[in-house]
Amino acid sequence: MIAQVIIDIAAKQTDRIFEYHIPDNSDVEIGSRVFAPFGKRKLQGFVVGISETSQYQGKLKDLLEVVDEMPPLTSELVELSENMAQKIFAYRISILQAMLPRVMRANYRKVLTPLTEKAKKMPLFQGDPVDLNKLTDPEEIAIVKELIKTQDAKIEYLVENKAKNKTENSFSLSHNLDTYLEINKKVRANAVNQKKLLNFIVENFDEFPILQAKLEQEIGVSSGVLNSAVKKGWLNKKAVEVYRNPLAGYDAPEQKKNIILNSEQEAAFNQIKTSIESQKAETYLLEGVTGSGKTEVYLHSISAALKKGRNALMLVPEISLTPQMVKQVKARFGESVAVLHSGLSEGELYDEWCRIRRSEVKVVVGARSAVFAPLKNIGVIIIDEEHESSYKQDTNPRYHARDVAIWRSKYNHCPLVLGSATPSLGSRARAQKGVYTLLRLTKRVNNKNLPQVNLIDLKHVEFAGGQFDLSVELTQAIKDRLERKEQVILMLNRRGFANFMLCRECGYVMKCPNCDLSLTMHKDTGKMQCHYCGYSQPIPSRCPNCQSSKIRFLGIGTQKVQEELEELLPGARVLRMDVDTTRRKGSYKRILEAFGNHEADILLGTQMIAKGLDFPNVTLVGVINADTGLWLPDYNASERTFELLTQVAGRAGRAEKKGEVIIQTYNPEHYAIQLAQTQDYERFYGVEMNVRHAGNYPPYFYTVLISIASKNEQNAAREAFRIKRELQSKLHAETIILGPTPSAISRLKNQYYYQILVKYKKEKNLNTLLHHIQDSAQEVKKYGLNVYIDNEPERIM
DNA sequence: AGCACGCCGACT
DNA sequence: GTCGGCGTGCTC
Repeated sequence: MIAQVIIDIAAKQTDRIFEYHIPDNSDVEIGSRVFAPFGKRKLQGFVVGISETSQYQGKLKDLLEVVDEMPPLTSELVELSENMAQKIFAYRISILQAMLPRVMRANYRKVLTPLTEKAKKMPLFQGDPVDLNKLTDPEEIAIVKELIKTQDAKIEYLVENKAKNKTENSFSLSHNLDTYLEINKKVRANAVNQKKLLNFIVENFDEFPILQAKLEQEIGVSSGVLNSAVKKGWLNKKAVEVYRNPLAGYDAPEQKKNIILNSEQEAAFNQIKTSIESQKAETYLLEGVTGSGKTEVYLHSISAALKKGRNALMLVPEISLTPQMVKQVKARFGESVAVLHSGLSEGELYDEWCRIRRSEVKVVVGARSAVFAPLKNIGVIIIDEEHESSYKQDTNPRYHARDVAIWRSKYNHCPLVLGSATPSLGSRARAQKGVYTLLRLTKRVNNKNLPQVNLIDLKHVEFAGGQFDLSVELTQAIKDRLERKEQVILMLNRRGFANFMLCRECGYVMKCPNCDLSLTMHKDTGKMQCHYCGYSQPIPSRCPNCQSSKIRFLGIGTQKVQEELEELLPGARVLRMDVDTTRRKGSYKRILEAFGNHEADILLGTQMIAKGLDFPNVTLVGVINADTGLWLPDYNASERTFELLTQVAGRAGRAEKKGEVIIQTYNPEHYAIQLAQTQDYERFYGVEMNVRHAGNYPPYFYTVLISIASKNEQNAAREAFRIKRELQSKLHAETIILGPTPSAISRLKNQYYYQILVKYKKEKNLNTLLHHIQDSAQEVKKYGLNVYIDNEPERIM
């Protein structure tokens, strides 16, 4: 039999099938991860097909090894990868890699092994083979060359599997109870630990086998005692596989009873249920105001799928995979839930993934990449907060989880539920056209009113304190809550202290040497930092350009607001939550728990606090500056701003107490901000659709963004114009080609970026043409040019 | 990707 | 003569 293999090299020339002979004794299936000889190397690959015959003229090589017990890819995923490769301008191998946990990427090594006694004794080896990729000393390289020439050593190519199941020692008993009683009598009285062990064995005879850690803890003995017991023949030691448990820190969830749905929820759920039961691949758009109980509809849908003997896949944005959210799902579905997100270590992620692959779970909850979970027999797929741009991966492979989910819903004959309070314009438009089925939840559960939202015009307002950041009104509102022992959430979508340094003498602005961005001042670390590439340098006390001491730090960030709050409201306890304070594992959870326990009065954060948080004691939400994203040169800047404000407003007054929202802005007349005030999604949709129509933007047009990057600006520009000419000559006249223009941030990590935006309604040949451009991109790569193609980009800056 | 092969100029 | 630079083509 012959295996069709995709080899682990992401390149144009290898982006195809290579065939191998399957050795008789090996168990190769579609989806198997294999090691195979490739040239003189050994590489990892994935089996995407099996056939009887081959067209290949030469002699087929044998596969070397099947890596995993069970093929990591289901046949569904293999098929999906083929389909995606045609659509998103990524190599098949890159897509296959993206589907699996990172630890399944192979390690490659090239080592020199000594062959003769003479070579083995050389100091170079020290008993072990030498890693040639780590060898830098020219003298040693010369020795190595000589050894190969004289055949005293040879080069070996190794491929290694990093994915390891964690094992723990487990101890079982080798005798019956009476024997242990007998042994116990004979043991000397001063052998205290052995006595302890034997007593434990006698008393807990039926509990065995027991894991080492538990045994040591229960008896209070060290591993030495256990090992000598093994030597004496009292115990048997065996390594057993255990799962790394990412939820070890969570409290045991109480099983919650099913909550009764209100009539709107019931109506929505019934439609979804019908599709689940009749196994229909229908896409629903569940549009529900914040607090309307979308989550409850999701949970009912998952239950309905499980009742039918099927499984459920639920995607949530990374940011809302908070302990709160995970707990809720775990409380309902207990041990049959697997959770996948970036907060897990590689090992934990791999173990959760294994549980899914082995069909040990029924429900998968996870962020974007969980859309590739190897879950079989899916009965419903749910995407919460479907408008979130994080569902689109902005590096290769540039897939959108929603598109993948639609494909999987068709494959599994199950419904897909897209839920949001502020659906993406594209999805809402598709619902309008009947491509999706629109389900609306207009009432908040318990018939609670939406919080009161007030706009504050920063152009005509009195500021509290000496800075122009916090208005008197907002400050007073915060004071009121503090007096009433209620809590406040404040959002400022910008971290750091001040976002640029300006010299008042010469006008110098401190910029990143690698990027076209100003450096942000971080007071706590005493550094000027680039938020893109991570470059940092100490805060200057004089202008680096003219040595003047008249330097100013302008613009606000979360750090500065924190300082101001502490000054204006002495005694107020402020927790800051942004990338800087949540970098360490578990700190996210710790901050939220502290705030939940009312260890702080104010939670101040960037947009990461806008989503999913549910604190009943929060009665005031303040937006320090609503304009940070409004004027970005992106066609969806208004949509983003509306979404963000609506979401953050939803954090106020979630329980009995009435909520209030205060939004500070310099653009109170802007429709995105005005409609966020009334939280009127439907009207925003209407207005924004007109804007998009007038500007020929999605969802009226499809878009493709081509970015060209190079260290040399002229080379990037030249290639960009060449691509534009190629596009122009082959596309319809109605198709709009914008650019090339330098990207909004024209230089990042020392690369200059130029971009071309193609807007089209119908282009039959575009796909072929873009593939051609992608192929020629491979050729210009050696001149330091990188070309990226992004289908339906979320950001075009 | 990374290796071999082949062609060319430079140097013991 | 032979060493090492780079361009080209191939890997089942």
